Amino acid sequence: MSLPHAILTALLEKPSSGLELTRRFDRSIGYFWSATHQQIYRELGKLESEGYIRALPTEQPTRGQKKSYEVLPAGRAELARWTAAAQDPKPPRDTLLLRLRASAMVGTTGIEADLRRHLTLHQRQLAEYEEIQQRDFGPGRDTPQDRLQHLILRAGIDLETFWTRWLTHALEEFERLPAPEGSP
Amino acid sequence: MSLPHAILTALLEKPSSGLELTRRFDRSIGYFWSATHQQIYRELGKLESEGYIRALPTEQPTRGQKKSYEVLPAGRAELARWTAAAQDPKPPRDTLLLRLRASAMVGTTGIEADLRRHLTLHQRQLAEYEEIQQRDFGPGRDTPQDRLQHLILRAGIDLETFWTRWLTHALEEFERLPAPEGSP
DNA sequence: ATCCGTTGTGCAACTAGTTGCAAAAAGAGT
DNA sequence: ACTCTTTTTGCAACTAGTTGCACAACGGAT
Repeated sequence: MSLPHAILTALLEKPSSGLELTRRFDRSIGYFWSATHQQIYRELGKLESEGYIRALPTEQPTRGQKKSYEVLPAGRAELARWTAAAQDPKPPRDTLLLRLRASAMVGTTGIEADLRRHLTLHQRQLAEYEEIQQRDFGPGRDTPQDRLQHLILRAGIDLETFWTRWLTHALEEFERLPAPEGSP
Repeated sequence: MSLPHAILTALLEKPSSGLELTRRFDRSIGYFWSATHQQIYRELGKLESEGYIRALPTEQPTRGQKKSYEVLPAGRAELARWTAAAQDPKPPRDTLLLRLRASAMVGTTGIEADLRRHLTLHQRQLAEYEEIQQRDFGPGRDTPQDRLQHLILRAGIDLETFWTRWLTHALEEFERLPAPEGSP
């Protein structure tokens, strides 16, 4: 129930076409809400038919032709409503932890390499976030909007920091572990 | 693609009926992979028909009758395969961060209360984890299995710690923010 | 002119998870 | 014996996300 609201947010930040949205979902917004272009187009159609957004008047309504959308007042209202409404955090779904638990039953053979891979992925993501922080949040940027954005970015940074630390610790633990139960 | 493997893991830890599994998914396993009883029954049927598990011989194969399952060798093998296979971490989907970003566009009215609510929820979860740590991971428990389980628990603890810290920080930030843009 | 890769839009089918409801058995109370 | 509740199992319909592919326009290269 969040994709439409993610799109409304993105369109409020800047009216865009489907493809532009897709690109932005690969960067900033996608860092905590990813979506494919098919999802986005489908949802744009739905949002338009519900009167939350409208296509910018650019004539050509044919296929393969760029079409930009902007948010209508009804869309902004719906977004405000949704933002303010209470929502329970949904239980995390983490495959890696699940696999680790499985490996306690069937042996740790093979999983260590993937832990290492995840570690570098998280380190890379962390570096990317820190670069953004350096670039976009120097001193001076201090409007309420900037502070909110920075707050969000810091969540990303802290999360990735947690993962890199935890994975490092996990790998150290593995060193100390006896040979995998699968191959004694 | 992970629910069947979560179930296999749970059944390896201890053969169980659908309802028992459901209860365990509400506690330990559900901390990082939740599932409803309907999902579980459906998946049990599938796993049985694929030859990964079998019902323990308890006669009565009728409805409303308790039926326990155990993992067959093929199931264990499949679980081992899946555990060792590389998997990309999937991009996080976090509604709260999304709402915060939306609130930078439509105003922060209303969201603060929910941040506070989330904070207490995370604090509660953290307390629960720490209790488990105290209870189940005192000194002495030091088999490879124990260490893996503890590692997983620590991920939970650190994650909840991150959220409580970040939410606390966010709420402090809100104090310093001017009156919500939605109501000036 | 026409072929060809790129940009941009979109449909359809599939997979996974959620919600709502119901039916069979077992035990408890009267 | 009989209803009534609880336990346990399950079906069916819905929602959200994923995968695979197709089709139109545009801009350059031959």
